[in-house]
Amino acid sequence: MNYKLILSQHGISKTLFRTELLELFYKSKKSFSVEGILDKFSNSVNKVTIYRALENFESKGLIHQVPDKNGFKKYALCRKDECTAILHNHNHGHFICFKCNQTYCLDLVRLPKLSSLENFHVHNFNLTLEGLCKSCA
Amino acid sequence: MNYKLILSQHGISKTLFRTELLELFYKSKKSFSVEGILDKFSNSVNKVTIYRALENFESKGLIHQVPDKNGFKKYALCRKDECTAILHNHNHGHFICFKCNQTYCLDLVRLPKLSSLENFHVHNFNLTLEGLCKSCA
DNA sequence: TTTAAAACGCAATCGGTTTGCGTTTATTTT
DNA sequence: AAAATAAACGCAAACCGATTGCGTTTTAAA
Repeated sequence: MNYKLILSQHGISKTLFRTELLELFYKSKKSFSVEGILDKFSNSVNKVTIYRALENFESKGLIHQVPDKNGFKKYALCRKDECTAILHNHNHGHFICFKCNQTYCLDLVRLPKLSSLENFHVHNFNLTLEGLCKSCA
Repeated sequence: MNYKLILSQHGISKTLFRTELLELFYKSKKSFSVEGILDKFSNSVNKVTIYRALENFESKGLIHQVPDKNGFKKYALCRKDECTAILHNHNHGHFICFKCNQTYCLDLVRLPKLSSLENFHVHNFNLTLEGLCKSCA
């Protein structure tokens, strides 16, 4: 996987950190908080740099924010063609593990029928499941 | 509706503020943030008092936290018998209006079938719909 | 190679929330 | 009803994740 190419294609400068950060997202296939990224980089990067990189990646359609039990900002890789710099369109749910606190992206889901929906014009939805993931069960 | 009785039944002191706060939740049927409550009481109450009252109401099973677009703490009344002091069990979704930012509680929903769920043991879920509510559409 | 733009680190700040503590109000006990 | 205990309150300060300002370094464009 050519991470520098991906960065270029999204108009992001190919710095060492941002290249390795993108690689981290691709290889681990997990979601990360700022603190988690800081750990992965052994505190060799400034927190602010991480915040700004994440913010930038998100605005360019590379990553998207995922829910977190503790209210932290957390991000995961966007799926191919699900998002662009113009529009994030995540019609998939998320699963948060009680034990390891990891947030997983789920496959696409169909909007469930809700009996009380006649009063609302629904544009999009977020579905978060909670429980135990395979490795924690 | 006897609000003082409800407070008593839940082991909460019947102070003027807490009585009126409970009344606010019952009568408005909306969700409130600390800031929203502060507004309703024309800043006559200390913020900390609100935080502590909400925390207390929640721990006694009277209200539950609802999602908010801006990450603020926000609460809505619990449904009859859906919650107790021991366990909050909200198997209903929420709707957040783009325009007025109000969070509405929806009727119960059935968990949608997800194809990727064989790797997860799902205990509970949160569903948040977004769009325009009737009065904003 | 020069010039402009983006990314970085450090320090300071912001803002919602939480904590400590002494005072007031409510509840329980005598 | 009075005294004793417990809960709620207000103020100030602290907390902590996130943001902003600014001068420096790195990357991209001319």
